[in-house]
Amino acid sequence: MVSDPPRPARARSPEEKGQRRDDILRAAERLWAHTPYADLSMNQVARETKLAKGTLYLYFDTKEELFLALLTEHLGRWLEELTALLDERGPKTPGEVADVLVASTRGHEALRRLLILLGTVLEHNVSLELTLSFKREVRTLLQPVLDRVPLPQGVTLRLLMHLYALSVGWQQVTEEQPSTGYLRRQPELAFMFPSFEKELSFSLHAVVDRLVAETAQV
Amino acid sequence: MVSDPPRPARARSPEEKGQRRDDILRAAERLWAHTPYADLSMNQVARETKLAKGTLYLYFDTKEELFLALLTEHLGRWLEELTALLDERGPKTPGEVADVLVASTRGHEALRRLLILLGTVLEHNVSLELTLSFKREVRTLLQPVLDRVPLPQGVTLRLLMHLYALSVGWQQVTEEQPSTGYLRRQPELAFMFPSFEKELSFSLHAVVDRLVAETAQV
Amino acid sequence: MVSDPPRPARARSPEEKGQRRDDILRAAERLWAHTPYADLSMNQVARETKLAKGTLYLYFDTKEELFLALLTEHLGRWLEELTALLDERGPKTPGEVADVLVASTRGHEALRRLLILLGTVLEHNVSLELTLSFKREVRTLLQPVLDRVPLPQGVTLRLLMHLYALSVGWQQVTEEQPSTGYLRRQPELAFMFPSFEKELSFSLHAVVDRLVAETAQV
Amino acid sequence: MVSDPPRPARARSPEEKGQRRDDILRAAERLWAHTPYADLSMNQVARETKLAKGTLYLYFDTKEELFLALLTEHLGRWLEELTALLDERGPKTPGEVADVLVASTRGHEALRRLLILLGTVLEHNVSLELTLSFKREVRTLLQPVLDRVPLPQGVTLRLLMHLYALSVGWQQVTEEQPSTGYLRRQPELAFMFPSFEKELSFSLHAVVDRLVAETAQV
DNA sequence: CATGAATGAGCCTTCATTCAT
DNA sequence: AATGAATGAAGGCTCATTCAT
Repeated sequence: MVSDPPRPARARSPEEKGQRRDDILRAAERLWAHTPYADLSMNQVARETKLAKGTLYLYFDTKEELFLALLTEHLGRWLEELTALLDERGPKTPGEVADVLVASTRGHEALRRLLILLGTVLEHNVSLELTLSFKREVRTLLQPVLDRVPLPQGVTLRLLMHLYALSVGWQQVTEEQPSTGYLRRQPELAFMFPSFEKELSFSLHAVVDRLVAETAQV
Repeated sequence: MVSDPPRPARARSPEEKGQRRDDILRAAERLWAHTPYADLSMNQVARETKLAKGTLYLYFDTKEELFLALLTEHLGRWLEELTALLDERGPKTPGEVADVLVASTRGHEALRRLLILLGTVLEHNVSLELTLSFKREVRTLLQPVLDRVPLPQGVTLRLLMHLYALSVGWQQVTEEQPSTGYLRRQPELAFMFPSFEKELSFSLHAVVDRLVAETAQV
Repeated sequence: MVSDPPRPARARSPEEKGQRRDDILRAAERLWAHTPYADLSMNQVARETKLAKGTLYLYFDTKEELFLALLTEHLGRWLEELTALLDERGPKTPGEVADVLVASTRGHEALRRLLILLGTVLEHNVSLELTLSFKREVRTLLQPVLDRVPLPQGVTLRLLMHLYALSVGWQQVTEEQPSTGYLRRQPELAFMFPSFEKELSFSLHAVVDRLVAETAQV
Repeated sequence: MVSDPPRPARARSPEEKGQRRDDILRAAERLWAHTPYADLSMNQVARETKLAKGTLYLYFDTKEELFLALLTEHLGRWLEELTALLDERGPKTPGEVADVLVASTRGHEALRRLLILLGTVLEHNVSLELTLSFKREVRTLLQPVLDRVPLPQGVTLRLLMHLYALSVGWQQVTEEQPSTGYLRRQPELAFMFPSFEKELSFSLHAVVDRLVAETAQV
């Protein structure tokens, strides 16, 4: 029996409140790892956080907002990792940049699934204001990456959008179904089960090459 | 007073039953054109078809199955168009093939949105059997295309999977939100609103080129 | 142990549906007799009717609509009684009319409490259309009474509005509180606990007299 | 930048505590002017008072108590005005008294709406003790009026109860609904929209006359 | 005295699906 | 085959009140 992690009874200071908010996001994250959005109720999140349902709404106005915050977080974390990777590997050629980008997506399936949500569900019960501020924040978070990629900023932005589309697209295509094991083993259907990373890498390199070719040309 | 479209009170013969099934799909299609899946109830479909709710369940076991059938249909239609286009234009170079593929996606937003559903919602409340038969059917539908693309069959299959991922990915990224007008006009956010067809074309050509290069190399 | 009253499993014919609707209204009525609106949940109504919660919403779009329907019913019943009373007693003098009106209010506390609701809660979650049709229906229901009161129609309508205001007013003032017994027995507070019928009668006669005097004068 | 109105950080002396209590009542009053009871949350009152939610409960045990206090206040103010009016106009005839009473109701819609609450909501979550003390206080507040009306005290008390019932009744009947504009303009429904003051005056005069007649008779 | 985070029962309503007719 | 009334679990969310700080 594991005792509950110590947590102040009431989050009083801004730090504690941030911590509480974080607790909620962590709980949502744990559930999100293996539960589709529609099956994931605020009730569950509350139980997982060991908070009352109403308390959730002290920190997030709606379910959508909660998940938008989760997305923002994951996006931030990924961009941090990407930045670190760029610093570490100091990619000089476009191909190296592509490699780094692909490498950075590892272990971020949760993020990819959240990105799918973004277009599908989020931004529906969310105010225009929040959408705007989300997009602005994303733009800000992108800057360190832009500063480190040895390509013109506009090109890098376009490249990142391609990465976004490709990640989401390949995520959808390769998404693990409850019991696809049997299907996978049918030879004539094998082509329907590509490897996420392999194909992402393939297409991203293709895009980078073309982007570079086009840039050079101009 | 307009009389209802002639329809047998009861569908007895297989033809009539097929017709009834088709009526339902047509109704679902009309609604799907401007309604997200979550907002689209079986009740609405029933009303639109002018059938009772229960009747729907004589033709489709679940809501998911209905939409899976709709997806199959759209897929079929698109592949027909693509086949016709391939016959008509007789593309010889890979670049021409890419052009034809891109062209074939025009007017098929509904299909793209259904493909997003496929990974997100469909195949959840659907039996393994049905999933299998769906995938097999897709494989079959693909054959005429494979026969017409001047590339090795395996390469074409892979290319089609790339097209799938790219369509879905760019669809998500460029999906029109209720009121993105304002956001779109923010210059620093402009990069977030690319054109579906332009970017799809760009990345598909890139992928085709690379696919060809790799194939040649081997 | 009382066996459940026989009720068709499904209300199929219009009559049965009317019956089912009636069942719900009867249940709501029973609860309403001793429960304030705010404490009376749709859940309770469902339990009392022995129907599922969702079923209620097949017959009434909102809680408010249900109670508006209940009010309409009670109003109808009261007006029927009033009509019968007018026929029976054939009041000739205004004073006799007042007596009949007062007599007609006996046993209609539920109606009075519903009328209080009307201004307070109902007509809030109710469409303008429904409000309009409610008011029109009331106007229609009034006609038999207008036809039987030996006063000009305009005067009778005004009189009925006075009856409305007086009933509601005295209802509020004399409303039985959970445990007012003790208070009632304080002599210096006795004036705060008048008798509904006595005071209603008093003021209604006063109003009738004045109405007649004014009418004669013109 | 506007500095907050000066208010001690903590109310220590009885005066300060009375002041704090008053602040809360003022805030509730402002909100009450245009918000129905059900839509008026303690949260709003707290925000409007610029106090924390919990602080409200140091001064009032429940929401109902708060509004009962507000009612007491309004009642007190109205009775002061009425007293002043009685002094000023020195009404001699019962008709003049009625005129003064009607005149005194002007600008007191908030009070009338609170009186409706009294029967409907208040006195529910309120202790018997508080109810008793409220009623006693009302009795006390009434005395100055009783001393100035040229009628036997018992008659005046009864008259005041009639005024209470009539005010509440006509308030309910004439209460302005969100968008009754359209309904009001339907000629056959016009009788449903009488004027508060006109009808109150009419019925109060009627009652006064009868009260006098009855008194004389005895 | 003041705070405001936390509570949690409870609200109304929705909707895919079932099944008696 | 067709109907549509009935189901009932589940949903997101509110808010008066409490209590640790």
